Amino acid sequence: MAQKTVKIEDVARQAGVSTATVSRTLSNPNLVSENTRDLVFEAIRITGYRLNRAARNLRKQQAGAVLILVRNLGNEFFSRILSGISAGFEDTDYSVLIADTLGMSDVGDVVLDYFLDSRIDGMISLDGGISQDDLDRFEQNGVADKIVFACEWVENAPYPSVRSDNGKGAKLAVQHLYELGHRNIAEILGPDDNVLTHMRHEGLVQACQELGIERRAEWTIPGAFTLEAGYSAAKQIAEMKERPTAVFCACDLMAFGLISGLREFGISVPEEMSVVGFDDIELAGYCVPPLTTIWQDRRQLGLGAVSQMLQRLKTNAEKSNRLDIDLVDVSLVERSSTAPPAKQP
Amino acid sequence: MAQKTVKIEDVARQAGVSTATVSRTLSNPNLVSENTRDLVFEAIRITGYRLNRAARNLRKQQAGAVLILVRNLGNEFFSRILSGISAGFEDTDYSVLIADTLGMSDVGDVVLDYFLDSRIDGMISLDGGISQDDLDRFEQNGVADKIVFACEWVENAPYPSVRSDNGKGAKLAVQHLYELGHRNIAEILGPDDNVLTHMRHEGLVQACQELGIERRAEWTIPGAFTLEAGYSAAKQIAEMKERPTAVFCACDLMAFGLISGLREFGISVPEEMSVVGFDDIELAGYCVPPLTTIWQDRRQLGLGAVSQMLQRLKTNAEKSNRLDIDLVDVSLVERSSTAPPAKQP
DNA sequence: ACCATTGATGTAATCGATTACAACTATCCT
DNA sequence: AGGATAGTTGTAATCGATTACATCAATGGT
Repeated sequence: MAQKTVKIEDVARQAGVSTATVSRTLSNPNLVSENTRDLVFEAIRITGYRLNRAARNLRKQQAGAVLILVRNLGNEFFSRILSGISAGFEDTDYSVLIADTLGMSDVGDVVLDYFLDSRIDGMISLDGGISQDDLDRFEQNGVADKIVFACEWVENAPYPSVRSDNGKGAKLAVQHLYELGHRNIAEILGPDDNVLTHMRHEGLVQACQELGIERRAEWTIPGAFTLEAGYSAAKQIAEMKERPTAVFCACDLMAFGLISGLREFGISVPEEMSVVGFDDIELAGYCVPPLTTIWQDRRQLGLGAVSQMLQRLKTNAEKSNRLDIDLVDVSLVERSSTAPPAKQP
Repeated sequence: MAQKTVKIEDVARQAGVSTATVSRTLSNPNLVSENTRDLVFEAIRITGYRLNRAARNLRKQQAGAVLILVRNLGNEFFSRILSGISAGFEDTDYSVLIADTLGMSDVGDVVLDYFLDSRIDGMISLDGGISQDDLDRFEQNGVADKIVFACEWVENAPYPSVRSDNGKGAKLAVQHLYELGHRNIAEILGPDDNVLTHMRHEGLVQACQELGIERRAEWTIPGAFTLEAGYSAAKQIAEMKERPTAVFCACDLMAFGLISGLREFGISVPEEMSVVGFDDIELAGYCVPPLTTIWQDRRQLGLGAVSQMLQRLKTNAEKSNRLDIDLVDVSLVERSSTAPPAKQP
């Protein structure tokens, strides 16, 4: 109750030094002689002093926090990336703020508010759906070089990012199916304004070309990163006159939805249809049947983004001109949702 | 570049009033005459003024942020609660900070640091595994009445919380199985130091008593809130001399793991074994077979916690003595993982 | 012996908003 | 008219830490 806040001045008095010395001891210890340092630390112990972050931030003209922008916090895919980000900031002086863009009327406004109110020093966006207009505003307000993208990014926009090798992932999937003997491969796309959709699609197209696999227009099925999309794709596939023997899904959720739908139409996986996912979320190994998929190192995506962010926060604008693109490797995880195609009847 | 920060003083000069008036216009508009107010707003527009949060926070002795404590950010179950929390703080002046307790050497230290460094005004914990020792320290440091629990909580500790009606959930599950004809019901527990485990177990015990269902010791299987736990429980069940005909799992993940494991041992769900989960995560409806489970309103858990928090941040310590326990309703979702038991051979 | 340099420390201005207190005007009541 | 009251605004102290600048002592070089 009567517990008055201990300030740096009280510590100074206790230690018999000036406030400047106390401050230096805390933020730049090697400017202070060892003797004095001990004195100060002892005084801190005695008084129970705690640094007031707001005061420091005001004086240093910084916020001490970084905003993480997520498209849909309810989507489990992001949680592990967040976990990596959280871990990355663990031993720094930055706090992790979080905001969900889903349902925001104007993302640019909100983000600029954070920056201009000096609530954040930087932003890591997991959402690649930032409009060019918003990016321009970031540029105008001088906050553009404190922005890093992770997992997703904005195409043709000069921002650093950490991303999985999505093209390689799609290729690995196609190669795997090819090696099993599949030549009729369908693809369920992600949402069409999404950069991951494009990269994975291109990877598939390229792999098909290299392996001489013929593609059919009707086997490129539009989708979204949702269970429902996969489920409704199942219906389309079931109704096709000529069905593919395998399907590459742009994410695991769609693969789950697809398998669930196929089952309702009496198409068994993998006997009649092989399915490959993308992401390797935790459940992939425990579904029925366990899903063959592409593993992404989500934690590393988070950690990498933090490391880029910290670098950018340290150096001044001039030096951070380089656009680092940090490519995180992916790999194929073979489980039981893929098998050789059934013999032609 | 040369873009010097506009302060409240500049706005005052532009509007021809004092800084006090500008400040009042912003934080307490009805103290200012309409005429002056317009003048100030116009001046703000012209100068492009932005409030500096750090300065305000320092002066007002507050932090403007709330910490969300999560046990494992990588666990998708929490993501939707987080989403609710994020939405709840949307139109307030508080930022949402986030921290993961997994791997923290001393949770109490970290949380106290946040509080005492004046980085946060309050904390919402989704982690019920806070030690009594840590709680005591919170009490001693006068931050205890700025803490709210959501989803999980600490038993017998006087903290407000928002929780699902876990007991009712377990009862609904047992009732459902009973109505299908099951009398031999096993249970896979959550981790044994978890309050949700206790509540759900008690609910089951009570329901069994009420319905006259006999319980056997070996049918109470220890577990954890993980896929693996469910998977390994499958093995135990498969090896039993007398198997139950139905299993109640303390969470959906375990149910998935269990089903996946049972399949490997050639036990089909729901024909030979009915399975009920708890949580109703998104995937529950799309797995094979779709999972019968207990629906929790996770978003409401988040929103409720925010509303309690805001209340506590507003009122002074005296008035917030009441311990609100906010009980969120649950319901049974019937899908295809449950069916009448097979006839005795 | 003298000047330059390095290291350690103190003094005091500063970051930008809030608010207690004072002052001043207009209105209302008796 | 005189006093009380409410409404509006300004002055200046304040929140707590950082740091430019000044000071002083000690060391080293010639």
